[in-house]
Amino acid sequence: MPTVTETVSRLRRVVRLLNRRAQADTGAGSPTRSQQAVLAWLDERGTVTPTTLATLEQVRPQSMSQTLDGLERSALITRTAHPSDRRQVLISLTSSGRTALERGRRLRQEWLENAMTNRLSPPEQRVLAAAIPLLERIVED
Amino acid sequence: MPTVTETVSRLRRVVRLLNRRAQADTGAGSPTRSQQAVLAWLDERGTVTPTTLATLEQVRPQSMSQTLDGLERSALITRTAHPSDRRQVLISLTSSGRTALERGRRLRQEWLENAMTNRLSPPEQRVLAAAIPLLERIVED
DNA sequence: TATTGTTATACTCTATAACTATA
DNA sequence: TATAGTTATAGAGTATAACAATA
Repeated sequence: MPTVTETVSRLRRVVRLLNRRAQADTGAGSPTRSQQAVLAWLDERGTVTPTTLATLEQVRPQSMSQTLDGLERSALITRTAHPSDRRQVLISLTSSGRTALERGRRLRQEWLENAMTNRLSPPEQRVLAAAIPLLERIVED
Repeated sequence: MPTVTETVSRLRRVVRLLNRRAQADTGAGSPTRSQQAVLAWLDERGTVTPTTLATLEQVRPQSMSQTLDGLERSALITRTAHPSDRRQVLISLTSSGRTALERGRRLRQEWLENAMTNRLSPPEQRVLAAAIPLLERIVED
């Protein structure tokens, strides 16, 4: 059996490679990965504030501002003032945003879904699926 | 049981978060993650060329050049001419490079090793360890 | 011509610091 | 003062294009 140190070392490497591969799959013109993640949250939660999005994505509010700038420039979201507390800004998905979300989802997941189904047997797929909640627990705050 | 699409979606997210966390763990002054990876290859393989390192790390030779620039500036590697084929450059670890490698290895692995041992039970650790070769197969060329 | 490597440039992602507006 | 958000700036990581030197 591998040592924890060895497991961690290999995990770190494979995470780096997977992450890079995912990045490369950003089709030209379609939303970036960070943008895609925001679109997905908006789809799930409806209208939310930048601070909430920053918390959900585990990034600083300043970083989220920049992601939102890009999305606004592409007209995939709108920023509107909060009706009662004017410090707050409400972020909503536009209809182009929804279209882009669905298109992006399809494009981005393709290679990984293909790799999973073509390179892993069904029992292996189950092992991988079982490991995902464990990885999620590790990255929890 | 989760669908492949759902598994992939969660895997993509957790890879993104793990990767970011790993990045944040770069101690100031110590080698960056890409640099650390190169130092590890040099430790394992001895003297190699930039092209070989680029292949091992699955990056473009131009990207590797930049990583090597940083390592050379910090005096962690040396570039020497190949004795017979003068197109080639040989990269070697300096003694500071070896020291930095060992220090970095210790620092960088810490949080993930701690998270694995503190947040996962021994059987869960085994599930995660079993999933790693599967992830490696997915990122293979 | 092909191979090895580099320089120039640009983009994504994220961070910290400093600021404005509102509560 | 505290909170919500933004702008300015920087650094890591990677890419493509164009180039030089050598085979």
